[in-house]
Amino acid sequence: MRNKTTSFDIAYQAGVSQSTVSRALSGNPLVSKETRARIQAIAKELNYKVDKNASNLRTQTSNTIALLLFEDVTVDDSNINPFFLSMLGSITKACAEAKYDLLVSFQQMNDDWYAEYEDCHKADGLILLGYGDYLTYAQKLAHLIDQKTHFVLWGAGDKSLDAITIRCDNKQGGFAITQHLIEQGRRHIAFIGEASDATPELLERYQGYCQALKDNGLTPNKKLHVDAKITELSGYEATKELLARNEKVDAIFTACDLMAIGAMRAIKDKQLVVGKDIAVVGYDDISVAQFTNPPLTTVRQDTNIAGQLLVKNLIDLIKGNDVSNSIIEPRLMIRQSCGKA
Amino acid sequence: MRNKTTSFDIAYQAGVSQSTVSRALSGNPLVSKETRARIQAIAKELNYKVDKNASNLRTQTSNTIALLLFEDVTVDDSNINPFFLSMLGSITKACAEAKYDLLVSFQQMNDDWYAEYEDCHKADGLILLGYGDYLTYAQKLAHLIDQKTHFVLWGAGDKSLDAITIRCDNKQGGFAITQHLIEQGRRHIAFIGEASDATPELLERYQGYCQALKDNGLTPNKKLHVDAKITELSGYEATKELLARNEKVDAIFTACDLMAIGAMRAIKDKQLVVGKDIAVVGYDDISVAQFTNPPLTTVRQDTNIAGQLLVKNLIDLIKGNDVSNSIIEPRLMIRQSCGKA
DNA sequence: CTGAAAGCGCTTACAG
DNA sequence: CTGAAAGCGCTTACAG
Repeated sequence: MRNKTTSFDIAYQAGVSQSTVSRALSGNPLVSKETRARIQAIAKELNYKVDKNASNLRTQTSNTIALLLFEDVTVDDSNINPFFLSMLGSITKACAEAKYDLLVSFQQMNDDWYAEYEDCHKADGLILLGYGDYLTYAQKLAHLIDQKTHFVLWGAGDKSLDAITIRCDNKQGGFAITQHLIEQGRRHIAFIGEASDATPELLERYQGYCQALKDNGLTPNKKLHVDAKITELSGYEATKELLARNEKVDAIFTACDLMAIGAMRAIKDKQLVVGKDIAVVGYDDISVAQFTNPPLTTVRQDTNIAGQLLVKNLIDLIKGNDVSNSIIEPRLMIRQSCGKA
Repeated sequence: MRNKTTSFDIAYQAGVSQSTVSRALSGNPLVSKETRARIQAIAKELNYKVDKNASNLRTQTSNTIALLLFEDVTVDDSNINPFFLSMLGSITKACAEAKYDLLVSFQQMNDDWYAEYEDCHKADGLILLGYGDYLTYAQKLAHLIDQKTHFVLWGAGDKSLDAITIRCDNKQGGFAITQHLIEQGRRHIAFIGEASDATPELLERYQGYCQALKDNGLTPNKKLHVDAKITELSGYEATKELLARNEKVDAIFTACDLMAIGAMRAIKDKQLVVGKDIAVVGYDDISVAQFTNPPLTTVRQDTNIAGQLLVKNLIDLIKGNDVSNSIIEPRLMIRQSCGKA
């Protein structure tokens, strides 16, 4: 539609060659000061911007990072986990600071996802957030590695996988919050959430939980463990099932905050008091956690730091710098849902 | 690094010309069935993807939408308003469904923002979310229009501006929630939030508030109006100031939920009971609202619908279809903070 | 310090 | 139905 301004137009007006315009605008030091100034002035006046498709095609880069967000397909059509949304915000900021564009995409677990981006030359690298079944996921990752795609991973990640991971020390987090419950005098602590190889992050939290129990002379009780998906509703249903088992329960560690909110609702439905009859603790520290009733004791995974690290490490990877995995310290956020005043 | 597969490689293997490969893969109906099938098989085997930089350069399109998110620069470095985050989630989904890529960007209010995207041929159109001072913003918009940039706007937008806007009926929302407070027996209803031409959305909510008061024989009282920024902290401070004025206050309508959370905190600090001594209502229905203590009565702006409309209208605009403004119905979410049990 | 020219990988008239 | 060729708008060796 509109007549596009190109570097040739600028060159014509400035009375120089198009090559010189390109050099002047890209900051090539060979160009003389006056020439550069003149060209910049004209470019500004004509509202000229370098065509990224052309320059990217030429240089075979994109200055773009793609964020691939996987939500478990079993999850309903509702909202994205606020934890990821918060991460998304932090990643957006970090990309802006690093002068990279951010392409955001939701993915289902189809066969093609790993190829969609870098191979399209739309992104120089990938940030991967979330996954359905980790076992399936790991295979896709292996494929990405085969293709020498640049990517970094949040959360999961395994020793056998040669991929850069930024993760929370989930075992430590699970240990610390369970230890805290025990110190509050709780002895019959349930765990809600899937703890299997398909969900390594939750599994690690579970392992931390078991460790804390054992260190305190307590034995993990299978009957106090109920699987659940990463949703409020699933946490609610799992807790209902738990409470129907007629086992003694005085605390529940839910593997994430979303489930914890559901757990609290299930407890209230039973006319029990959260924090008194049953302590509830979660994981993530989503923004809602401080406003639940009672406010939720949980483990914070700092999304600001995580986002910055994901972006920084990915850019280092793209640039060929040395990069290593990063571990984020979990941080206990003691509020009232665990019985502490 | 890796040897990139191009359409010439496919052509060579298939024993056809590169043109035919391009046609086959782009769905051009001229290509014969067998040829197409053969080419597709080879492309899949070689994991070939069309280079978007090249095809976009050639066709002068991008199949990409850019989301520009403006946060008021006066806002601290904290988190993005969850309302926008939720919108971002919904827009991401809608773009994925429409097969558009989404480029996300945070913007400060610098001179160049309007030119950054479409002119770079990285995006076919823009979605604009948030703004600092609307008056400054409107000038930039005028410039965008001059440049015939395709864009849609959330929230604000004025009759004089020839831009497609998707917005909530803020006046109606402000009216309805104020009316509700009055029906609950509240008579001394304060308004917290800036209500000026610089913040048209909030101004409309304020106008709805005034209208409801007048319709019920009440007079808006200047002393019950305190300006505030769109943050929890600012809502907290504005409410402290309000309560220090020693005017009778039995309800507060804060112009957004973030402020409402701050307002509730300020009320509690004064040893007053939210929902009893002072009713509090907000606007937006961010996900936190249902978990505050007490749960916050507010006006929902449906971000799912909003995101879908923004994307749909923008795509129509890009395609040259007729597009008109959309108005989203505000929806009262009655919870306990307004005194209703 | 500057210019002429090649080429990044596609799409699409044009010719057959 | 298919191929040869031009060209999208840049960047960057190469030559001066």
